[in-house]
Amino acid sequence: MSGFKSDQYGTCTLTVKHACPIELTMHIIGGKWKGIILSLLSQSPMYYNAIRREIPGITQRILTLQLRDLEKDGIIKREETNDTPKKVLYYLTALGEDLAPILKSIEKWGNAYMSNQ
Amino acid sequence: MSGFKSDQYGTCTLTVKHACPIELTMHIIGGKWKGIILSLLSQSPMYYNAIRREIPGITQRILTLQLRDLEKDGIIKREETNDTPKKVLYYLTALGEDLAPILKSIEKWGNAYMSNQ
DNA sequence: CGGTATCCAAGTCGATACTG
DNA sequence: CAGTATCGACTTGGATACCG
Repeated sequence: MSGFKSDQYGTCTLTVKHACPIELTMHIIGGKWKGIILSLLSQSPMYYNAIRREIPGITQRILTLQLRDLEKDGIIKREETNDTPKKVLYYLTALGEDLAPILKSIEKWGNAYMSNQ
Repeated sequence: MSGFKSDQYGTCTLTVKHACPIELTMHIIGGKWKGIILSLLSQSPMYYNAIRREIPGITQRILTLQLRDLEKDGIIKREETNDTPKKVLYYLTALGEDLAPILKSIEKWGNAYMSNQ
């Protein structure tokens, strides 16, 4: 359905054909850690290591990959400081902000689901 | 993070550890076609073949797999008729109904995203 | 501090053919 | 009509080590 070429560093949405808007959105926020990353950033901008500390279990490689994906898809912005060593701040774009309430409701449903078991 | 056993027919949520409610929800609705399936069923109950007709490009095997997953996770119900040949009706559970507005907003965001490109 | 490079395992989907 | 069975391919995530 999506006969696309992806590279080593995740899939660039622009090269992926998504006839369906639901499929498109799910592809953008559907990475294993993207939901948590976005819900963290929806509270405030964060530096790389701060995000990492908040997500125990994620490796550097994977965190970087997911951040790159989100950046490519226009959901977050990346900003380096001039310090040495440099720090990198991540924060939501306007597009990303629009996702926040959706993530919230997803989280709420998940919580309800869990207490239902 | 989720050290689980999955079988040939998809993953049973009950055996998967999801510390995070977002991750849990994404895992339940994150299959490639689950969003579309759920948004179809949110309009009305449908027979297997009707669903299949509405989703060109999905194979029987994959449709069945995704339906099984959704059933296992308590999102949809499966009901056979007594006809010959039998027909199978699928419809949302209460839990599934609660997902409908979320899917709607996901679809809306996806549409806004697409016109933004 | 914030990454890359390699290599590997698991998950997920698809094509195709066949069945009660 | 509504599935199963087999097999193969691609995608995604993870372990580990190293770098400017």
